[in-house]
Amino acid sequence: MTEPHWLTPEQLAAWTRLVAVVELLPGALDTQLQRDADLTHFEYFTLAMLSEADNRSLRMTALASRTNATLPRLSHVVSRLERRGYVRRTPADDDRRAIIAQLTDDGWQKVLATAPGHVDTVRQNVINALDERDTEDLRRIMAKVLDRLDPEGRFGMSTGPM
Amino acid sequence: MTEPHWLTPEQLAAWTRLVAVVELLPGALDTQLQRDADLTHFEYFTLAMLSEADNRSLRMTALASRTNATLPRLSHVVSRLERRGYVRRTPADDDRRAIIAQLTDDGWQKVLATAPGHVDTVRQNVINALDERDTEDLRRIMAKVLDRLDPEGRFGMSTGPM
DNA sequence: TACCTTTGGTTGATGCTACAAGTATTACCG
DNA sequence: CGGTAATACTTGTAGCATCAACCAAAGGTA
Repeated sequence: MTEPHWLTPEQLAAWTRLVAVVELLPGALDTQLQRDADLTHFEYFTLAMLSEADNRSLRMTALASRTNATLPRLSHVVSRLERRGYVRRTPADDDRRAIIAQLTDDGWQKVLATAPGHVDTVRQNVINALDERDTEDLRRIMAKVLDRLDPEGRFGMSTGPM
Repeated sequence: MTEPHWLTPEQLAAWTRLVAVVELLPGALDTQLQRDADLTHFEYFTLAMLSEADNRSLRMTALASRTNATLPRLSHVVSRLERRGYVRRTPADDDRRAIIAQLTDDGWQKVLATAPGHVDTVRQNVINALDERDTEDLRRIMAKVLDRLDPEGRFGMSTGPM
């Protein structure tokens, strides 16, 4: 036995399965979105977060928080989305360091066109596998884990639609 | 917005939290392993799977299965690990197409040295946040999701015991 | 035998992410 | 005020993952 059983068998079983999901899920999401919309899941998620925000716009920092991303990563992604015409950057009025990212009409249309297929994939790969109790349990457990991964709550978690 | 298959608030809450975990967990694991052992989590996991196998060796295909990886990805990673002296490649006797990856003594020592700190991180970020019931629920739910992500069980953990 | 398909694995190009600087603006503090 | 620190964001680079293309061996078929 290599990894000395500092975890109980039950803990180990839960952990290995979680690791497998963490490894496989991103690929499943990216494959569908790449094929159907030429978007990575992170790009789609970024557009989706903007689409739900007031005025379909957010400061980069706030957007980074909602997408669980670092600012450098977001900056690159927004650059790509801007180049494709889905997002517009404008300086903020109140703070001249800040930049506001806003969804363009094209970006809004892109979200509308992409969401149904994406939701289908989510259902297919995750949601439909779970009954009501599973869903509640999953929410409870992921909330607890998130509290460890992000104790300060720097990364916000939207409760609105995807 | 026509959404024939949208998600209930409870499903949505579970999903967004799962997505956040999937986004944040790899970084947490990679950061610790990179800092303490100069390994990515996937590299460590690959070494760990080898260390548990008979004779500390596995065919590339079997190793890919246990690490939830594609063969191209694994091939690149094993090349790096081989270059660093942790793994050795040898042709298989029974099938001349096949390659057997075996953990070297250095690789074994690397796993021994790295495991404790890694398990600490796993506990800190996930396991310690969960009580017994959570752990059981997590295992059950991840098994169900894996069954969707990998219906054929090509990757190791889809069903069955550890 | 010859042929076609499948399996096992590697390799190279492309693209995204993480990390480390760097710039510019604002906040803090004596 | 003046100076330092902290915040907001961008950019360049290095490294890993993905995908397509490729080769070689094995299995099937006639």
